[in-house]
Amino acid sequence: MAAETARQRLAPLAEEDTLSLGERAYRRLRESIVQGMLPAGRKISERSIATELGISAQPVREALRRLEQDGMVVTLPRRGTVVAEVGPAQLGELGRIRAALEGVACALAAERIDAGSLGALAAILKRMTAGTEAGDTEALDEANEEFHALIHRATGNLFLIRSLGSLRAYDHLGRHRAIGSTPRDLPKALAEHKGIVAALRRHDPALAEARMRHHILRSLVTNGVLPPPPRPMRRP
Amino acid sequence: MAAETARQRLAPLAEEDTLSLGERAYRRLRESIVQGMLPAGRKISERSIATELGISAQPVREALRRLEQDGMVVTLPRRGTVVAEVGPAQLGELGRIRAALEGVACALAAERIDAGSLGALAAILKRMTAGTEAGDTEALDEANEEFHALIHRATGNLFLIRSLGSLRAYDHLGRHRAIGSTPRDLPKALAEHKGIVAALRRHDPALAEARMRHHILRSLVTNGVLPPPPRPMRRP
DNA sequence: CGCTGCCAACTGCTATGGCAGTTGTCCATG
DNA sequence: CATGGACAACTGCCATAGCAGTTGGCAGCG
Repeated sequence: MAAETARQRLAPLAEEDTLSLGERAYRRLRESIVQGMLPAGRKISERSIATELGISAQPVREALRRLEQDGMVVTLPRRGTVVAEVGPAQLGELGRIRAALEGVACALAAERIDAGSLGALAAILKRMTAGTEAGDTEALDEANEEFHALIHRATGNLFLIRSLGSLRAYDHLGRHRAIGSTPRDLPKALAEHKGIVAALRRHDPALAEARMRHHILRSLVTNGVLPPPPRPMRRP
Repeated sequence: MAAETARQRLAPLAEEDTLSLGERAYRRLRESIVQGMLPAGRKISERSIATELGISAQPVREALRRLEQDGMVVTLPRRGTVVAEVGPAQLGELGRIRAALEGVACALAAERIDAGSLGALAAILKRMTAGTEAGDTEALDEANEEFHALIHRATGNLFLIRSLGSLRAYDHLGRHRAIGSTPRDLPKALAEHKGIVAALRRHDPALAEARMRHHILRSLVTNGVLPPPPRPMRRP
């Protein structure tokens, strides 16, 4: 198993020994695609990735199948597998899809969220407030990630959790595409997050859904993934 | 180019033969679960299914992985894979998720649908009208399937097509769960379908989305998957 | 030069075998 | 009888090997 020339373009998958090789290959490849190391159109064969990761071909094949179901790669039978082309237009579509799904997730969460999760959300809000005042975008990103992941988990719906997981990966891809810094509106995002938590605390599904969806769409507009107002976010 | 058209001209090859074993295993297992042959909690091991289908274990394993991502099975590492429990509550959740996704799909379709697809939709509407007058629920189901599948394809978004495909499988599962006949409201459904096509023809995304989402939610309510009014379909 | 046909080097796909962890059973022990 | 511990029969997981299409290039013919 040893003695392969160690020209690894993808970082070695040494950590997390408890996860299966297929799972690790899946995350590794997804991360590599999201961060641009594997640009669109790049051919990725099971064998080359396998030798590069130091594992067999089956786990890689499994990972590629899952990535295909996520839409991140396309494979032509007996011809090859390539990283899918995800242009700005499709990124916008996926954003709108994600907005709708985050909306229903928030509605479901509003119906069954418990005090513990509400407390955790409050704690995240405090961190967000501090991060917004300090302008610490890195901490804000982390808090934002936890914020949405917590709401997803609060639904208890595996389909939602999985789908939104891959959709958020596309969101990361969009940010990595944008050279330089991604434009944001920190105070507005903070206010929206607070409004969402308020709706969740009142267990108001309709309100929670509307606010969450508006929040996602607004953020997509401010960082240029979606065109500004022609999309009906607010009545003119 | 010339070779390609020539090949297409003489290719009545059965689709069944070109599909990979993994794909066939996936569809067959999914069908078996949806139709109740594999009830919730049933243990399904790679090897037993493999010998039963007369194939190897890898394609089965692939199929199980995809089913797991669809949420139809859960697998505990090194312990076994069982058919997932999908109770009425989760069926309702999945229905609401599907309503939201069908909504955005319809909005996207409204923006880019061409005359050909609109014509096909009109043809389906005629069949639906005839089927409604005759009370032919079987023909209506088939037309309904084509109706929604056509709209999904019109979006050109693979993520939507795939997700809605598995979600519609859950819809079928719900119908098979209901012993006897599923309650329906044929005239209302027909009117809604006509309204959706009208919105698509006017290329009005917002209207198309609202009508589609309302249509799905209403149908879920009439056949008992969702509780009647507490969900905000209309003000009380 | 241009075209055809073949051949080697790919590719995805499947079968086989075996590893390591889990579970259920049965016998020995207290 | 009750309890505990090995053992066999599972399970999912992975590596190896080979099959069958696909592709690109290169020789050989026109």
